[in-house]
Amino acid sequence: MARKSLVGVVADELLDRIIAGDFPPGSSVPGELELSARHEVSRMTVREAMKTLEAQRILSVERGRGTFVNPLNRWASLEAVLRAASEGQNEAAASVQLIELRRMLETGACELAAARISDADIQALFGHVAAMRAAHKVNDIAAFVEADLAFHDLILRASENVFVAVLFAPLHRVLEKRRAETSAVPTIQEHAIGHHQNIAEALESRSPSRSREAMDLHMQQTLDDLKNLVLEAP
Amino acid sequence: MARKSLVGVVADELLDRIIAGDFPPGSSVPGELELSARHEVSRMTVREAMKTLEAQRILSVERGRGTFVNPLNRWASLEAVLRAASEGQNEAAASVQLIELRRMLETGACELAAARISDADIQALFGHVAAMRAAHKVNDIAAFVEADLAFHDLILRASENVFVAVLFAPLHRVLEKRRAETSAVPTIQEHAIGHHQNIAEALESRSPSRSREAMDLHMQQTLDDLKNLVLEAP
DNA sequence: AAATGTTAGATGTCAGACATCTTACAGTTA
DNA sequence: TAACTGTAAGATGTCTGACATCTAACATTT
Repeated sequence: MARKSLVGVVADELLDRIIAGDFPPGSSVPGELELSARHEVSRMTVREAMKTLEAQRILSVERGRGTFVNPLNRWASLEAVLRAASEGQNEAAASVQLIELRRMLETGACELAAARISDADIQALFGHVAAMRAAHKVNDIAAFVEADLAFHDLILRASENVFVAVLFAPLHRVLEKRRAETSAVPTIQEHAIGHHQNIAEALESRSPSRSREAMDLHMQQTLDDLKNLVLEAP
Repeated sequence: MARKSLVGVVADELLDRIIAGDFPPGSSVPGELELSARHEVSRMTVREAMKTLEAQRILSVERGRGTFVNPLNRWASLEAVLRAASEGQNEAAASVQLIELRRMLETGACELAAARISDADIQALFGHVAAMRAAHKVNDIAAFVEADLAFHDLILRASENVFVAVLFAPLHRVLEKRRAETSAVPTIQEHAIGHHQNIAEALESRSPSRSREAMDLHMQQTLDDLKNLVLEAP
């Protein structure tokens, strides 16, 4: 476990207070001196924490006036927005919205990939599906998830769109944990194998619309799985 | 013009050197002391600059070892990735990829909005289209662009997906300038008016698939317009 | 009433010091 | 020889105190 530096702790605590509503958007946060006293750190440490929040467009620093909280829709950090959006009973809603976002990016990337993917990569896709089948047979969840992720990563890369990958990375981090949970259910594994097979075949046909449709069905099923798992939480 | 602080300047210069290839991904960046000497600023200033790059996942700082450049696909800043991807003769390719990304998000948001948009918002959409028509008649480009942007922003908000808006904000900043250029061509204005009318009508019918399709056609046209303008640059 | 000067409070930058972590290397020991 | 240990160099982490500069509000002067 990576021990967090003081700067990280201060930034986290400050973000927590912002999300809790202590400093609503448009208002100013306490001055650097006041914060350094409250968190019992030096002013430089507070400044570095502020810099990290400023780089994520959560705060706007105005020299001579103070430091202000930006409205949520200007925040550039998916993780921070997720934390804010998951407050209260909104966690389920936030999860659904994340999947919706993933659906947009993955179906779009799949459509692009259909016209650009190489023969070698298509063979690799079928290889990953085979790996998923094998893992399913021996009930090796870790191997199953690994092949699953590799499958999707390959399509992302095959889309040859750098920006899609950039936007997808934070999503990947956020959804990683839940993916392992859903993949633990054998029935869901079977569904996923079928969908992946269809996607690979669609890409092999080089049809953008068919590829997009195949990925869309897969995403739709993922969303249903999530809803079922979230709603029947023990 | 906002004067940049020294921290911003150092961060920019360092990012420039990274993009130029002075410090390839995986390699380490010079130590804080060396950088403070090179840029003729104090070590604290260098540290704050590094913190901003670290918050964007461009750098990884490891205590006792050094500071390292992350691979491009881990960068969390669309702007930074755009700068890196536009190096050399890649600017046109980067522009196309940005539109592809915008297409994914806007068509997805439009599809979601169809099931969630209010009657009042639909009326507002038709109002924006009317404003575009009026601006087109008197050749008021600024007013045209403003109504255009308001139209798309409204759909984004109507999708009720916070994360889409978050990812779209940086895209918006990047594409804003080019939008003004394309909107200056009368023929393109006429096309856009027709597409916006179709989108509003599709949303009014509350059909997700039809709404998505209407927005997709609009995005396709935008992409074509961009290609024509980029390729025939004077 | 308008222009000007003053001042308090905020962020920006600097200098120097010490703490702590990582790594490499030399030396010690079994 | 091989494994352990101590030491030192170099990196980042943090602290203290100081001064600079910008902003906004208030007081003063014209």
